[in-house]
Amino acid sequence: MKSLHDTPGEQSPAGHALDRMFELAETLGALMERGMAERGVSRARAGLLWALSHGGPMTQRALATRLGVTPRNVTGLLDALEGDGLVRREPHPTDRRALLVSLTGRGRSLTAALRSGRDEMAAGLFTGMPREQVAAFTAGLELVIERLRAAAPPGC
Amino acid sequence: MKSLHDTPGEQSPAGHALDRMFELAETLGALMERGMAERGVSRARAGLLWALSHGGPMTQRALATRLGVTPRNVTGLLDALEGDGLVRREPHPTDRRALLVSLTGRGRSLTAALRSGRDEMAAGLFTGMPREQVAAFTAGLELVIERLRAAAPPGC
DNA sequence: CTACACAGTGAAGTCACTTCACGATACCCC
DNA sequence: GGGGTATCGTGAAGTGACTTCACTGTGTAG
Repeated sequence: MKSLHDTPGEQSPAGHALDRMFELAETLGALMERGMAERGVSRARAGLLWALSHGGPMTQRALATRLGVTPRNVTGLLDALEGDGLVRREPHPTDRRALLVSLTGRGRSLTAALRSGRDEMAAGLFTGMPREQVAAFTAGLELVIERLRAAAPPGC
Repeated sequence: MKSLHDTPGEQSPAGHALDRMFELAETLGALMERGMAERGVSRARAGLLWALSHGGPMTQRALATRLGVTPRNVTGLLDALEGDGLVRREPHPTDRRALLVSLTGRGRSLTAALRSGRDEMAAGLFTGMPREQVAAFTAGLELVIERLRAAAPPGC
């Protein structure tokens, strides 16, 4: 996708910074999507795998809340993931209504690959950048994120 | 949507920064989407309006290339936008195959509203942040974006 | 035991997006 | 002028991610 936000002309430093942030968001998202597509997972599916990889085996409802989507949606995503042999649904040991979702071996190795890809990318992105500049950049990021969160009160 | 990338534990500064960038991308995207939804446009539709607002009246194919999507997709999006009275399709003055798309009055005022919302947000995001820190942050952003682009060669 | 809350899923629909095929037009070369 | 070919927009059909609503089966509190 093209830049979509390449505002030309003069604007305030803040406006310019915001534009750059949008640009970052798009570029980063696109690149990420590409990397995942190469490994055969979409963004939504990868989100599920990621959540499982971080939170361990979990109920479908837990996944839904964690991802901020409908339980029904999780069902569908899991159907696909299970079909690909990346994920396994087992009966919950104590609650017979629920299913416990966990990564299979293939699922685990895929998430590991994704993670290492991410690390590699992180390394490449900041090489040669002075340590303190990275720190300053990150600090700025965190401040901005914090303020953004403050502006987005709901269940985000 | 929840964070999705809240990697806990120790990691390199670069890895941490990357995580923050993902967080930014998501939070920013979500907030943006919310703001647009309040005004009754989706992200894709807003992209079209934005392009028109920047580039002036344009052919549908031009819009498609500019947005990086299929011409067919633009047709559909425009059908909706036209139905909402935000956009107008007129015969191209010299090329009878093509249509010239332009914003209607309502379309212009909507994009103006979106733009002012964006500016307001930009202002709120960086208030109280020392001017030079904003500059440093933006510089970091630009460097990162440049490197990202270098890693994503195709028609992006 | 009853009433109610909660887990997962079928059915149906929306939205953004794609590919393929097609009719209408523009353009270029002989 | 006439024929070949590229281009503009769009119908048809399909995908993936998402939603809401209705429903079954199960836990749980009174």
